[in-house]
Amino acid sequence: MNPVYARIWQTTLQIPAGSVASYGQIADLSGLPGRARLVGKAMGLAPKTMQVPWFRVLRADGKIAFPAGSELAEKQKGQLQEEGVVVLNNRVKLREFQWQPDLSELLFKLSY
DNA sequence: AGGTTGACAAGAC
DNA sequence: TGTCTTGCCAACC
Repeated sequence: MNPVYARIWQTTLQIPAGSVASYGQIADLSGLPGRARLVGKAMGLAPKTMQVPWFRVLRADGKIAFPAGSELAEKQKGQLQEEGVVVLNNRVKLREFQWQPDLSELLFKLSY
């Protein structure tokens, strides 16, 4: 598969349960600044066997990317709530739940 | 080669 | 805050 997608998936895999990240944040942490939209694409293409926590990735304002009430939005909300993330009006308070990785540790984990 | 599309982001009000 | 506009950039026509 496309190595760029593989890198995005690996970065997403580092988001701990109970935390969320934005598409742009994952792009940056993957060494792909300015490519938030590509991250969205990669989430959709992630092989299920890889267990990529796509549901922990939200828009920069904390909103779920899918239309409120849609099947995917509801599914994402459910998965987030299962791990304690509060979702109100299709949105999560980033101030409270956004992942703030230790960069050196992240670099180490992504290096193998 | 040029136009369109998107699981986006940031700024203006 | 919610809505709108503009900027972005790879992937597809």
